[in-house]
Amino acid sequence: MANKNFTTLFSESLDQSDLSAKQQAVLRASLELFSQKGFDRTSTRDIADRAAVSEGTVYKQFKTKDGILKAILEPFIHQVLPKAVTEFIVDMSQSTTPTIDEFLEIAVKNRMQFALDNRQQLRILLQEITRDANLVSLISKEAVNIINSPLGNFIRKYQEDGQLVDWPLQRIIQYIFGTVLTYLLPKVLAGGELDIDKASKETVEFVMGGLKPTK
Amino acid sequence: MANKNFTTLFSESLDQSDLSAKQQAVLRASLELFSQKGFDRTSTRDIADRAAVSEGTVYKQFKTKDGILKAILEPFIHQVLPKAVTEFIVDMSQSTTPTIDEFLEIAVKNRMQFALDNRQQLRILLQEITRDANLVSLISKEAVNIINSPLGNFIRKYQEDGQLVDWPLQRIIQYIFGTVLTYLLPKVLAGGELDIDKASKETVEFVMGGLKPTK
Amino acid sequence: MANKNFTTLFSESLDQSDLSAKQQAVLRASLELFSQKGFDRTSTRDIADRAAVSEGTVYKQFKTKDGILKAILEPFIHQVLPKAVTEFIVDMSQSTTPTIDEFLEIAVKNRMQFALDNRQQLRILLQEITRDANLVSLISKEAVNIINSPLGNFIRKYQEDGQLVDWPLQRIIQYIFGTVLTYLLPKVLAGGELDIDKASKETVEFVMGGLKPTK
Amino acid sequence: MANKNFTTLFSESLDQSDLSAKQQAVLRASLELFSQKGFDRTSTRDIADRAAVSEGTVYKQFKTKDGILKAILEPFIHQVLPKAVTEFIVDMSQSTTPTIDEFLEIAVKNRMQFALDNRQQLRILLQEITRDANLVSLISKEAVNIINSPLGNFIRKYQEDGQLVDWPLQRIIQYIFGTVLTYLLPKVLAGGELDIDKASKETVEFVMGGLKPTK
DNA sequence: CATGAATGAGAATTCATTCAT
DNA sequence: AATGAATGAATTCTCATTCAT
Repeated sequence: MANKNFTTLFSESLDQSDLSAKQQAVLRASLELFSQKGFDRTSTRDIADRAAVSEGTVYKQFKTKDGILKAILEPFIHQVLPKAVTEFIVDMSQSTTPTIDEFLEIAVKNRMQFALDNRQQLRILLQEITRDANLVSLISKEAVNIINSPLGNFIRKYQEDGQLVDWPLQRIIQYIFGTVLTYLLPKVLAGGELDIDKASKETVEFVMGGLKPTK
Repeated sequence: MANKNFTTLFSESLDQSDLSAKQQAVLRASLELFSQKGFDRTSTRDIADRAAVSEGTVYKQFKTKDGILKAILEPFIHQVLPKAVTEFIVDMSQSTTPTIDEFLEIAVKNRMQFALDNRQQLRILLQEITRDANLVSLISKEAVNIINSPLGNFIRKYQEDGQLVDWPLQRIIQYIFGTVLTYLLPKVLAGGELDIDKASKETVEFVMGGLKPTK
Repeated sequence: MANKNFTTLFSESLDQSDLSAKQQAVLRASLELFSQKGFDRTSTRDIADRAAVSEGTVYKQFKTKDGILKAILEPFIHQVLPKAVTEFIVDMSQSTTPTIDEFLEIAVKNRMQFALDNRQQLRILLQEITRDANLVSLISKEAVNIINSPLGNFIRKYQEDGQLVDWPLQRIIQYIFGTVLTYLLPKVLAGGELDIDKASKETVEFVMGGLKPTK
Repeated sequence: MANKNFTTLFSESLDQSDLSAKQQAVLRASLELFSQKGFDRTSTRDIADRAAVSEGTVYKQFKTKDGILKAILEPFIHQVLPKAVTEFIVDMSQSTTPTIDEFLEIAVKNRMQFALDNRQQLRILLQEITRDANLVSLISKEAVNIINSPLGNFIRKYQEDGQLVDWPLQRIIQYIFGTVLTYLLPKVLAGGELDIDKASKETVEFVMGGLKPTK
């Protein structure tokens, strides 16, 4: 599978970027500090110190403190996130997995790994989302792409097979997303390790069977 | 049912408190502004203006800006939230609802209403949670109370009845919580109305049946 | 004559203003420093030190450093300057001076006194004028008022009397202004005392007679 | 007449200088920017951008930002200005113009042209003069040279002829200067075209005859 | 010679907090 | 209790200047 290393998406994009080593250090320091203390409680002095550069250097590339935040979040929202989704869809669509349960488990595992690999960006994104209602709708728009993607047709096949309930795609995704969230949120927010194998198995178990006893 | 008016819990607590009208105005203004712009992006000048009092008055009661945040969040976390849970549990325990589906629907509807009634506090709580990992565990501890409450025993009956899968209580609650969250989060973060009746019905439908076709 | 004390126009306006003593000190300090070193070379720290207040106090009233400049120049351009002109016109119009020479001498003396009394503001105004072309036209508009005032009619009488050349009012004023300027500019810019009596006598002597020998 | 093209004095001095093309571009860019926005409001970044060179290049030749200002003003004050005066004097002294009116008109026309050709430098000079009292006396010293030059003797002839009032030379020059200033200042500060022929004719008309009606 | 990344001192501005009235 | 002027530390941001490449 081509997308096993989401981990390095941000680091790679840094390396490939035309940013100097110091500018990359600024971004990395900002990522850590924003994630830890929040954007507002991080001063540009903090960033400069952590990146071991002068405060002037922080501003050379990014003009404003807000510019740093954008340099972190915008590629994440508009490139990393969509790219991750797209790569995922392509892989999945080519999959020959017979049952939806198997498919779902791989998919969920995959997404969980991605989320944990990008904890810091996600934490920052969550911080901003709780403060700026506009971001919610912005993200929502990106989410719609999933439904309108080949993945949609792929899932619809399972519905025709009778393996999946005949609800609107959005509703189905919503529930899976919500369940996955219960595993991810605590880890993203408070840290700690997640047993992804176990978590994805449990997720599929619940999501597919509900809370009814199996008899 | 005794707990139909969570809405006014905060307002009531304000009225009953020994706070003067101006001090109450400060709290109300802070609630609105913190919720809208976030704590760090709200200045004490903003609060004074919105509350139509002097900046000195803002400090008379609450000593520090942080004190205002605490005045909002601490009673919410330690009193409003638990109290809401407790009242809810008592009511529920006395309930004679036969099936878990009926019980769950009422419970979910109830909780959704509470969340929407307290949107602003929840938004502020979310903001702080994304910044302070400690808050996550603090809230988690409060959540444990639910499991160790009479409600726990109440739910366990359904498991014994064979109406509910035999998983640890925490896991069951986790999934219900996650599903409810998918309905609430967008409204709490971005605003908009929620058809609670429909949402709670759908939630129960999924949570109890999973994504397997009903046929 | 009512307008002998232009000197105190600024000070009076400070006293009458609702500004606190410290805020007045800020304005006074700014006036001195801007005049001495120029706006751009004066820091708000300089102002705070000279006014013996904190830097925060400098911003309490005037919001921005530019706001201080406006607080000094705008009343000067739109109130002090026009008021000085108006008062002057009223006095002059009531004058019963028979010859234009006598009239001119009083007028010139009067204006020179005013300029010296307001050296500092004028210096600041000159600084800004050399940097902002818009200010030139703004001041020009105020100047037009002189021509369209009762003073105009007053002067025209002298033209009808045959005491004054029959040129457009603007041209006449332009030349007087230019000649007065040669006495004032060095004093406003470089300091030093001006013998106003002598200067105004000489001005009239030249302006009325030109450079032709008197014989 | 040798001095018809003061215009190019600065450009020529640039061309003849041993400055590289880029260094010349720096000077030209600085001239424009200082004139437009003032020295303090022009950053070395601005200059580098306008000159299409790197910021390092700006410093290669001129060491400091102040050095650029000096590179513009010092030759202007000590060479361009005096040279212009000298050339002018030589021409004038060789003139055979019989009447002072004719002589004055040519002289004034000549000076006005020079001022307009060097608007930008003059604007910068004015800016600095309003800030630095020392510059006033420095310029004054240069002015004294005119009086102590052959031109002095030349003018004194007109006084002996009875064509010119018997005042100290300085006073006579002061008045002419002031009158010329009323035509030049608005154009130098705010821009716009000047009808030099008309302006110089009017200047002589006033200066020689004063404001007395010609009868 | 030229470049432009990097520097760090200092500038404007904000803001929580105090306190005399 | 309430006011709001005053504070000063901290913060964001600018800019002249340097220097390795």
